[in-house]
Amino acid sequence: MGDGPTITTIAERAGVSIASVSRVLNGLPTRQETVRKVMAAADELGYVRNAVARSLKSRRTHQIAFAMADVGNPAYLAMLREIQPVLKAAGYRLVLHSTDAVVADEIDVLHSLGERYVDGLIMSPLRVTDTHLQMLATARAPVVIIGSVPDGTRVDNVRADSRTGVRLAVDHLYALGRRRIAMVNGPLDTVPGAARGAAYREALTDLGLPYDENLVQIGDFYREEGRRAVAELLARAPEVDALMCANDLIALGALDVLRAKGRRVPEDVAVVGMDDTDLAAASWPSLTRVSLGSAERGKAAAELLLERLQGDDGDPKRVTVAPRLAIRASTAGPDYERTQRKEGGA
Amino acid sequence: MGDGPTITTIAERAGVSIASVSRVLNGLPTRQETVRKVMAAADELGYVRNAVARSLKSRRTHQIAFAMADVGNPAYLAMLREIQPVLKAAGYRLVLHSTDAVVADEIDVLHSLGERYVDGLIMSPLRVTDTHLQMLATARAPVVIIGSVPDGTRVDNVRADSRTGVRLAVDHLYALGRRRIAMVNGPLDTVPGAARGAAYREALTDLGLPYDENLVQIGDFYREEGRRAVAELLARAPEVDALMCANDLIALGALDVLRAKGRRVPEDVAVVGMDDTDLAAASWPSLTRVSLGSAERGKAAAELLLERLQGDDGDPKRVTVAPRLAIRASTAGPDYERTQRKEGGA
DNA sequence: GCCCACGCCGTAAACGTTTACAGCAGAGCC
DNA sequence: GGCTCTGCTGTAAACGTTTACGGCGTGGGC
Repeated sequence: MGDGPTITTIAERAGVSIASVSRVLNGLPTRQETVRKVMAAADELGYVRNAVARSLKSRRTHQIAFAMADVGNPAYLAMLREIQPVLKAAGYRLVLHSTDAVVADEIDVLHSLGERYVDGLIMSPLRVTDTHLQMLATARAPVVIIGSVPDGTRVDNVRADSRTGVRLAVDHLYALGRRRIAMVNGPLDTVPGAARGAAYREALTDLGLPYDENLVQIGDFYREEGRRAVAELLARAPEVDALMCANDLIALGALDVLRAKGRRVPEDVAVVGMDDTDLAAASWPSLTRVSLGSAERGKAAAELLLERLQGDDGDPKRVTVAPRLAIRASTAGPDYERTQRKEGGA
Repeated sequence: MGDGPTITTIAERAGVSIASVSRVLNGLPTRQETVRKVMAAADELGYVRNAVARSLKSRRTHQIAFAMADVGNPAYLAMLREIQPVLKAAGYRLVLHSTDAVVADEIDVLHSLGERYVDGLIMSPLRVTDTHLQMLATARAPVVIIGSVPDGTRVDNVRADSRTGVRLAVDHLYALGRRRIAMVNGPLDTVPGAARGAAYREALTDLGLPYDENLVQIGDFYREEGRRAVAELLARAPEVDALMCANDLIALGALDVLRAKGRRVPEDVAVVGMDDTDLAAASWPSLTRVSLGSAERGKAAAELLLERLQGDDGDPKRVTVAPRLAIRASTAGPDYERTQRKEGGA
């Protein structure tokens, strides 16, 4: 592999100083003849600039880190998919961190900003602890958080609005004539679990429907857990005519159970999911669900960070992304698809 | 944000030389008293080692690049998911490149190895051109290719075996008593398309079944295209009793069309997919499919690369990952699930 | 013909580490 | 007490760039 040519090698071969070589390579004003010689030497030697040395001197790495809990999670993937091209277009490389949902790992990532191997960080933490806040306050590079942070935290952040999301879904079910709308939620001690639970209750109240504890079932955000939860719920409250599921996987579990019990979807029970899984479109019946705009959040976060890197040092910004309801067969029935396609809907 | 403490700051505060600081930080033998002073100073200042300067001197970045065509593609995602923890455990960071299926971008990535911002590269190219081969031969860092390369190419590579994969699927369908087994393929000028088409023909021949051109339909590797292709196929050859689909998305499209036409799956038509999408398990009926071991390939690639980085400079290695058939409802019927779960199968 | 201005270029310092080498103090030996 | 040996430590160079600064040569104005 050899030991690659450096600016010095080129200088010798071209018979000029390393300063001239550097100037030529950076397009600074130089005599035509010198440019020619340097370029020729560089070409012949197959020179490529050493990014590390350049970073050391210029204090810019042209790298940005994205830290998320789990590469496998479709919501993060949707973010990644949007972040990548934005950064690439701006000339930045993407360094990926998977924290495996371990808080200590997230703290590690924040700490490692001090190593200065990246110019900035986009992070989507599970939950925000005091240590997070402390480290954010003293971070050695700009950070954008995807998720909610306590009011007053001095950090740019991009958040979803699951409250409005739940509201959209419940209103939709109500409009379809459903009145026994149950909620299948994840753990209440998680940020999304708590928010979605509260929003559900609020939405019912605003619609003038009673809040019935029997219609609320807590499980976890996985398909198998969803099955268990929905089975219990149906045993306890067989009269439900709609399920508001706190995420897509729970909703898939719900479909499994309903099918096994011979309940038709949506005729007997309508089902709504939530999140940004592409599983929702693959299932049968395809799943109506509230998208929380992971893709948009990723994009917004990347753009916020780029602004900071271009020198913006104003007050922290907050962006909230609106949720969207995608109506599919699990509430609208199998015919929805034909209409959708006629209308050119996505 | 301040301008972070350096080894010099620490040296001053601790009243020692920078060499001593460096030695302490690297755990080289040092007098106890000095260690104490340096550690104290480092703690008080909140010192973190500058990774860039360290890399410049040590010629190691502790970063590895992974280049793939598209972040959204589940097969690459499966690789990524396995690569990440392997690298992390070995103390490497992951730099992600998405080449958008553009050959020039892949070449760019290979070229940029010269910048020395990573210690090695894992790449999963669409197709391997002469330029690829040329650049690989002169690459300035170890590279592992996920995919096939021409015999004799001096590069480590990890490949799938879609030929055997198709064989597994066709044999399975045959064993179920199916004799009119059709193939829905992607474009024949892609590497996978060609290989899978040939393998299908070969498998039929070996089973003593005739190869009937009417039973082969070419589309593209997308769901919508799959729908179109299967609709055409069914119109032309209504008697088919099994569909071998060249990927999962095509298979999902097939399910859509069969359902719309009132053909039962698997009673009337059995369907097999191929690839590593997690959509296959979400669909209804859940999809029997051949996994090409993307996850295993990713893991193997990461491990090969790590070996190289530990100084192995032996001959290029080739790893072939065996495909696996996952039998689900689209061939085994809705009861498969109960048995699966009883058996504790994945 | 002299001087000044200007355009290019080379020298050298700096970025923050690691590490070869030399120096120095103390211990042990005679 | 002088010598050597050992164990730490400091000085300085190096990694490959970028860039401030000063010098030199040329051209133009008087």
